[in-house]
Amino acid sequence: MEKQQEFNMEKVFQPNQVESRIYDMWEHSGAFQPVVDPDKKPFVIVMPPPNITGQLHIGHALDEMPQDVLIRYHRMKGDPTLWVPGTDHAAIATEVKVVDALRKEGLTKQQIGREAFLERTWAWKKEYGGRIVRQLRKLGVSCDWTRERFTMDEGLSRAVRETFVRLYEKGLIYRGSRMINWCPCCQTSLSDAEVEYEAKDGNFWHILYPVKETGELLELATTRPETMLGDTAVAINPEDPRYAHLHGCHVTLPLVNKEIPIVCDEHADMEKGTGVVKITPAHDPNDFEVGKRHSLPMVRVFTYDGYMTGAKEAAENAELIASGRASVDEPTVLDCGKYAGMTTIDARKAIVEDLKALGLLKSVEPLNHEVGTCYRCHTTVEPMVSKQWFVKMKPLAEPACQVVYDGKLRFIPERFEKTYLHWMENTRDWCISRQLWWGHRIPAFYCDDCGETFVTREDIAVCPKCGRPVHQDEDVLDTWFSSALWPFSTLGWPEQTEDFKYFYPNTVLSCGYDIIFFWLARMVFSGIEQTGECPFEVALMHGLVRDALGRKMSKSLGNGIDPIEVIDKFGADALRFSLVMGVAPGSDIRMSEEKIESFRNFANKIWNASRFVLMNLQDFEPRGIDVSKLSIADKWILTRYQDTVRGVTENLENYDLGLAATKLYDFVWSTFCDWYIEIAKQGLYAEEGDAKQTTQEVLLYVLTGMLKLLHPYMPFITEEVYSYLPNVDGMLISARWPEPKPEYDFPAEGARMEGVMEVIRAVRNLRAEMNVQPGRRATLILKPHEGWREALRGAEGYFKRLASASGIELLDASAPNPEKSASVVTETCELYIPLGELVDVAKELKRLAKDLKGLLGEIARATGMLGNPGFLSKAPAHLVAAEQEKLATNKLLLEKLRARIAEMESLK
RNA sequence: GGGAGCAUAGCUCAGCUGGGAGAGCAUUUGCCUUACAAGCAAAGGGUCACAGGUUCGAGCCCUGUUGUUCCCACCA
Repeated sequence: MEKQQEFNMEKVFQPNQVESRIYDMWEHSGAFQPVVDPDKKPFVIVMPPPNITGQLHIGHALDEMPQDVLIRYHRMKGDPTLWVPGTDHAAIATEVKVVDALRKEGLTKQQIGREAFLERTWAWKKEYGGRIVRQLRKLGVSCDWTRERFTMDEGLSRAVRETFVRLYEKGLIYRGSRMINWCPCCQTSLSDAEVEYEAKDGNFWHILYPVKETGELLELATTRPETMLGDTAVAINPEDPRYAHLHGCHVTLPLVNKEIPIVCDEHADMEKGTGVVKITPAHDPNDFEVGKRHSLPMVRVFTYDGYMTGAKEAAENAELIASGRASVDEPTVLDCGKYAGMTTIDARKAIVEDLKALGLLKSVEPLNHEVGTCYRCHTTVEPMVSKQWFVKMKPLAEPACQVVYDGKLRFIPERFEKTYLHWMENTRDWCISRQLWWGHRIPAFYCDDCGETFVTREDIAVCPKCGRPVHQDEDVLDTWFSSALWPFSTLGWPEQTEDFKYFYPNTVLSCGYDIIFFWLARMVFSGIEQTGECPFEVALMHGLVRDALGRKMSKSLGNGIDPIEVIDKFGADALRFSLVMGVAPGSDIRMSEEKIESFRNFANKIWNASRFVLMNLQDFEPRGIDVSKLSIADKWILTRYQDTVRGVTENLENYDLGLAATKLYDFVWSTFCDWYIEIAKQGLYAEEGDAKQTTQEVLLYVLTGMLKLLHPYMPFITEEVYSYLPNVDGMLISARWPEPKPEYDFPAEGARMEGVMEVIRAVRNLRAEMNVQPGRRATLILKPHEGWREALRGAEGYFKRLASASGIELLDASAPNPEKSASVVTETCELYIPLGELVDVAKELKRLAKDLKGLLGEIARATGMLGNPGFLSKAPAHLVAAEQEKLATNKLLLEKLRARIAEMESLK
């Protein structure tokens, strides 16, 4: 048996000595590449691409786990299985980092120019982009690295361009001046999804605007007084009786001294404040709509970097308008005079002071309200009217909802379907242009001369219409525009590649619920629009990792768990298991080192159980299990194992990964290690040959299967142990998933063994209560209930080994009871342990009284149920029968227990 | 303002189609028993948030209440 490597198996499993070796072996053997079989339906997942800026954090680990478990399971099942990895260029996140690096050298991106900046960013990508994929390997992810992609690869860029052009040609992408979210810090527009709302303390300033016609002072309230310079109207509700006399009147805008109209609009809510609202179409999304309805002029008073506009900006704007290059839907720019050049924050203070001086500030009311902030830098976003590119959402959203209505896309857990649909049904047009350099440049070209716009698959240098030079749009696309294509762009689309044809649509998409809008939703509508098919069948959602106190992990709190550190300390398998066991789909999980440590212990348990089995296979020649030779315990463990295979397989098919893991943990530790291994020693150390051989067969069979079931969760340790097993012929453990059909199923013997185990537990319990040292062996005297004599007789060895018994003695029911015994009535027998002077009659009586109470409770419960006509007539027959049987046995046990109590009483 | 999740042992959480309340950690007790002290054996500990309802039967289904977390939304 040269296969069995000598027991260099240490007493303690040392993951860091095997993990990288095993990973390299997997990767180089091509084990992660799918075996294409046109007759089989493939199982496909594309990995959510981590940002190239990123370092592996615990959130990534959680993200990969469900995917790797499913991928490994399906690979073992024999499905052609593909897991596509890759990274995301992360336009804004990366650009910010490179700009930061430049700043440290005293440079700005404008100084070095676009080309040099991109060169630097590519270099940066080369340096750091590899880091995260190396770190991913430490987790044991079994993705196909030969198919690794990057969102700015040539192929993927082509997919982006093709998509853009197609959408443009269909009128689903347009350019226009719209209200957008502007981050004054990142200096770019943001999509609605990129705005995070945070509660901030502010004020509600009540301001008075004089009415020109009547001379009265109209009170209105605002949270943003600095925008008032850009007011072009004041709105009242047409139904509001308080202001009916003001219809058609005007107010004089304080500070600016400009006359602006009072308009009637539904937007003015009679219930809110004074029912009067100032209208700043260029700086408020609502007011923008009101402005459109009433054809109000738009006046911009902020610069794009957060200052009040002045003469310079106003002049530039005037020139633009004069030259005819500004479109009609763009705002004019105001010279804010004394406020020009102030930051918007300073301007607010100054304006409030000036209003106060004029007696036009009625009151100030503190107010806590939700303010939009940039999801990257958390700067308050400024609503601005700006010329940007948009994706028209309505026509795309409709079919993306339909696939969910039709059940073609299923969310797990189901509740996220609502989250998704609510967003998809209400989403507004998607602003996709970003004022950045790093990313896919918008393929739009403008003629310098005739002003025509061309959106093309290939770059152009001259205007196809007038032949004059053109210039390309300066902006790049939202990074999520390219990730939206990930399920098919990674497979070669728009080319009809073999990969695309075979592996698309994908099977499962797994990601955190926090990116449903950013990513998942956009993949769905993009996939449907570009390929005609929903890009995946199942959306498996997971939650966020929190610390032991339930807080988000963050650098500033210092409560993060570094997965690399944890892997070095406890092993990747322990980390992996801690991220899935007992975790319900979609729920957040709390993570702590203690938790991971406990799974390190589990890994070690697996290791030692394997070591035990292997130690006892030294002179073993596998011949296969001979059913006729199996002991009751063998049949029991085989049955329990078979249940586990069935259960785990079913759970995995239903995406209940946490439940499957719990089952495995329980089976390995409580069932296999705590019971069967102990029992197996009986057979292994037996002189007689058959028992030993049979036990070896069973141990090997169950261990092998168990390792396979564990493999998707704990790939390293299982692969390592597997390599030591006899008869594996150098195969990888992933070669085959255990068949869930009942290969060995002995329910009757299994139940008998459970009965024996109950007696063993009772003995241990009694001895522990009486503080009997393990070394002190005692004879067990058993009075079997009907039908249990044989089973108990055959279990003598188990009692010896597991219950510190020196032997057992079986009595007839009529025989007198042994004196001075601790005793208990179990479901299989009456048990007596004659321990002479150790037996304390009073204590015994107390314990028996407790048993009696429990038994009486049980009987009362069953009697109640069976006395209920409703239960008898409506409950399933097998449940009624079971209750009847239980009641009968319990009544019998009651009789015996009472007799025993009487006997003890007499000894007092 | 709308929506969702959660509320089960001291702590963190499972509990899958309704049928006698579970695990890990922590605590207590006894054990270095020839796979494992990162271990073994045992014990204590729960009105399953509250109130109704449906049902023969509810931790689970329905309604409401309270507390808590999160998401969405243009509350000027």
